[in-house]
Amino acid sequence: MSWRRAPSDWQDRVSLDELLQQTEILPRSFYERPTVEVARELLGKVLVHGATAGQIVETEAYLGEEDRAAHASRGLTPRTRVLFGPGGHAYVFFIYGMYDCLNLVAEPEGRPGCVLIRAVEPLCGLAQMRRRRPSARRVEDLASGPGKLCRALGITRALYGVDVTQGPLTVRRWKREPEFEIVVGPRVGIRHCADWPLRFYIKGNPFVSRP
DNA sequence: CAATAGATCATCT
DNA sequence: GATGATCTATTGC
Repeated sequence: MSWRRAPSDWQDRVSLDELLQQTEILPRSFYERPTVEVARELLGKVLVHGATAGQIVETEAYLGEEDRAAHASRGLTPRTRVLFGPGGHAYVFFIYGMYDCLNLVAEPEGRPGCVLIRAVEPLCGLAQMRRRRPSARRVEDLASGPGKLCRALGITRALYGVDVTQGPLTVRRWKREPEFEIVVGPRVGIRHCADWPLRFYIKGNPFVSRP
């Protein structure tokens, strides 16, 4: 499928029908584990929203009270409410007056923790993504960043709190899992706990926000 | 190339 | 009233 084609090709890697056939929705038990584990294992999984889909190639873990960079460290507020609920829900927040960022809630109910999706490799619905992000010059720029991917896939705060084991936003795993190496490094764009090794990405993947 | 300013608003001080 | 889990266009070397 995708990997046979050159990265700079604007064609869909796979049709939506094929994709849905070759993947299955991740169960809630996948999310209700330690956040770091979930962040690592979300790599190579597929995010589907409407007719657009992309493979997750870069993530960051945000923990609880001890992690000053995490929104949850300030406690339960209207915005962070979903972080304290059960895993497998979307935490979408608005930042810099302009962009939305998508996180997936990890850990069982009562304990906060989430995984920021930082980049996806577009798989299908490329034409629609391009329409939503006309400034992207290369396919590699379409969803290589938390704000970019939300715009490309049409993800907004309207999806705050939705259950990603049900739709309309879902995360799926390939029935035949791909193999790759994982690179670990410090998280991007934060002040507190800036050197914690909580960023993960697929080694050599050209759709990562910054290698 | 690298550095920087501007866009723009929910959230918290 | 300041800040921020960003992106883009523009400026300057």
